[in-house]
Amino acid sequence: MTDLSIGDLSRRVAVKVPTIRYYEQIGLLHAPPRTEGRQRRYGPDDVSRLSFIRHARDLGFDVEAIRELLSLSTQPDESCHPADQIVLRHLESVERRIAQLTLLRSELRHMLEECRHGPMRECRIIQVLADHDQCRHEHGKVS
Amino acid sequence: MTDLSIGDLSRRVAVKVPTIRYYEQIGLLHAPPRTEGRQRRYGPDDVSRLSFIRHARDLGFDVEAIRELLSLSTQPDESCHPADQIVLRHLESVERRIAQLTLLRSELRHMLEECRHGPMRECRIIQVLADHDQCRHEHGKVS
DNA sequence: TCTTGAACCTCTAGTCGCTAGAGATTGTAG
DNA sequence: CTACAATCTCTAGCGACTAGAGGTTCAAGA
Repeated sequence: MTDLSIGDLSRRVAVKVPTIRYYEQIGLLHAPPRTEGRQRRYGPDDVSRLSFIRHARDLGFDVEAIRELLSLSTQPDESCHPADQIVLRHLESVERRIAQLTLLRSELRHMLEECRHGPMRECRIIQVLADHDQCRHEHGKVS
Repeated sequence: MTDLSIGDLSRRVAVKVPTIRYYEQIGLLHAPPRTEGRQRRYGPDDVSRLSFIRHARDLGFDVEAIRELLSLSTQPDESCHPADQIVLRHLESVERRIAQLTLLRSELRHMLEECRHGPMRECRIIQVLADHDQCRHEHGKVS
């Protein structure tokens, strides 16, 4: 009744089956007990833990951060400052990313505005790429 | 005089040496002539082509898009509409990304505001992760 | 001309967070 | 009991590089 197959867990938490196995492999999820035929069977704690992981992934935390958050969450008497710090660090990286992308967006919009829709040889888009000095400003790597 | 080693090219265009070799391997750059000792020697056209690639990468275009842009740029009499479309497509994906990240940022800010900086057991950060229904709204994958 | 050592060469593997597929086994409904 | 869906393990692939091993070549100074 309480025991779920990996497919049940997958549907309940909306995490794909191979992803669940992957999380086990990298140690985010504990290896669950198995049936006689070596199939995984999960209990309620696994559902909670996987939900936690999924929500954290949705919020863009990387696996290392999630590992720390999970481990912190098992120490209810400690200060939550370290968890705070992890979130703050992530927020800052999101903000940096937004700043980069905003710059990028304005560059791309500018390129499109400049485009006269004529033949390629007059195309500002190609020109800007070929000769970057035409460009208004520098920006960091986007990656 | 006009022939550059891979290191010279690297410094001139600010693209790392292994990256240049990688671009050759995936067919973004032509395989250049070699010295007797099998070292690569580049000419001015290679400098231009690699600059083009670098600028496009800085603008966040992926290799496939760059491949198309490079090939379009060699057809000066054709309409620049296809190039236009590539830029537009990219702009739209940047805009989607910004929208996602902006949502994310507000979630993370909210989490930090809610945090009372007490013990972990009262930490809203951990609670929100463990029980996502506390969360104000859904958002797409960030990846 | 010789020597040194920086720069070059190829090849493989690792990054991150999965995803896809092959080929074999197991669980379960009818 | 029989299908067949679901599960299993294992390996490889994605994108755009990056790192490192182990070997070779180039060019400047003595």
